[in-house]
Amino acid sequence: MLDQVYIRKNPEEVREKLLRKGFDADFGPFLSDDQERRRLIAETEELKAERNRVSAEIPKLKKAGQDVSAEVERMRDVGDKIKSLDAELSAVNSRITKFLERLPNLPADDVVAGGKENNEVMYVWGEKPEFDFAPKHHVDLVTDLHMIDYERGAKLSGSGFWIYKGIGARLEWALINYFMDQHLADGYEMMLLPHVVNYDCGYTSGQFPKFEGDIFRVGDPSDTFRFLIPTAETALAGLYQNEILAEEDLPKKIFAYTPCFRREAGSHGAEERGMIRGHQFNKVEMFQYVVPADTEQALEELIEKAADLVRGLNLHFRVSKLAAEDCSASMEKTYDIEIWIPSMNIYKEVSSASSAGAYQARRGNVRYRNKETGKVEFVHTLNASGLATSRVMPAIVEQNQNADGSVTVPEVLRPYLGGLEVIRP
RNA sequence: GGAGAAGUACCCAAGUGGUUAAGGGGACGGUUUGCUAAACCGUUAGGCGUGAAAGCGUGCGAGGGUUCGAACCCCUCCUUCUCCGCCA
Repeated sequence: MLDQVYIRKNPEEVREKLLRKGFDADFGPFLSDDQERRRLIAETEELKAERNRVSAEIPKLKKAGQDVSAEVERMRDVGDKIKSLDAELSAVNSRITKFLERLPNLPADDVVAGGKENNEVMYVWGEKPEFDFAPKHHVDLVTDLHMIDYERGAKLSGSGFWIYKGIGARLEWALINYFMDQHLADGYEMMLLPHVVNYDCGYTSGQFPKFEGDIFRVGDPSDTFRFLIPTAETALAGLYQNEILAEEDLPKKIFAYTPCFRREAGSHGAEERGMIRGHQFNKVEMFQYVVPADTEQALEELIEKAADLVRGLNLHFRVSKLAAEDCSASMEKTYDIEIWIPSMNIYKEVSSASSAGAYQARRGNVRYRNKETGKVEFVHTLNASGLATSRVMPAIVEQNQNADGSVTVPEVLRPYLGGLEVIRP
C-alpha cells in the first residue's frame, strides 16, 4: 500500500514511478474521492460533536425536571443525518481503499523501467561446467538414480507433484539442514510456521486481492478464508500486524523452513518439466524487519547470504538486479540469484532478495516507535529465499554429473549424508 | 463435533443505559537521601482521522443494530478458558 497523503501531494511523481513498473494509474477519481472524503469527515464530525453535547445536557435537564422532548426530537434528526453521511463516507472510503490496495509499490530510484530484458547482471560466479560426454537432463538423472518418483507423485496428487525417495529425500533434507545451519550461525531466529494462514496474511504480504487465484484455498467456502502458504513470506509478513514494536527490537532477522504451495495455473510445457515448477516445493526463507534507514544495507546482506549458500555448494550462478516490471508488485527492488541449468541452457531463479520498503508494513499496519522522536513509523520489510530446494537440486545433479551417470555430492552436504561422496545408480 | 464462561489500557481489575471508564500493581518523573530502599506527591489511552492551530471526532476483542445517548441491550464473527465427545 502506498501513502495516501503522499499521492495526494505528489500525484505526478507517483504516476511516473508506477509507469516504470508498467502500471498506468489514473489518479483523477482518487483525488476527487480523497477531497470528498475530507469534506464528509468535517461535516459528520461537527454533527457528532453537537450530538455529544446535547446528549450530555439531556440528563441534566431531566434531573431539573424539564421537558426534553424537543431536544430528543432534534437529535433524532441529527442522528439520521449522521447515519446517511456516514454511509456516504464509507462508500467513498471503500472506493479509495479498493484503488490503493491494487497499486503496486514504487520502484526504488536505482531500478530501471521495463521488463526482464532490462535486468542487469551484477556479477557471475564460477564457470559453466564443460562435459566431455553427453550430459543428461535432471529428470533423467534423478529418475535413473532413484532419487525422485514423478509418476507416483502424480498418482497421489496430480501433475506437478513428486516424491523424494531414498537418497533423493536425504539430499533434499541435507540441503534444508545446510541452509538452516548457515542462518543459525548468522544469528537469525528460526521459526516453524503454520502452513495454513488467513486472508489478512495474504493481504499484508501484498498477494491479495490481486492474486487470490494463485493459491490453494482450504476448507469449505463458507469457512473463514484460509489457504496454503505459497511462501513462508506470506506468514512472516503477517507476524506483527497491528503491533507497535520497540526500536530496540529491530532489526528482527528470521528464517523459516516451509513447504510452499502454488497453483501455477496454466501449463508450462516440456521446457519446465521436472522440479523447476511444481505445486509444492520446499524452501527456507529469510525475513527482516528493519528501521527505514537500514533497508538498503539489509537487502545487500540478504542477497549476499543467499549467494554464499550457492557458493558453498560450488554451483555456477549469477546475480541480477531486476528491472521494475520484473519485480513483484509489493517490491521496490529485487535481486535474483540465477543458477545455471545445463540442460535448459539457461540461468534459473533460485532466490529473490527483495525490499518491500513500507509497502507491506502499511498494508498490515506494522509499526515501531522511533526512539529519538517518540513518533510511530512504519517498519520496512525484506525477504529472501535461502534457498528454494526444487531449483537447487536440478542444478546440483546436472552441474555435478559424471560420465557414468553418477552425481558428485557437494562437499558441504556430505556431513548430512553420512559422508557420501558420489550418488550412484 | 456438543454444552458453557470470558475478552476493559503495560498487567490485574470495577463498571448492567446518562455529565469525567473506579481501584490496585508496574513503569516513569519529583520530594527526601552519603547510596539504595521505604514513604509521600505527581504522570501513565496510546494510536488513528481531521484541522494552520486550538480543538473536534474515534477508541472497552472485531463488525453491524437498537437508542437523543451504548463498555453496558440485540445480532454476526474472532480468540481464550472449562466440561463432554473424538483422536495422532
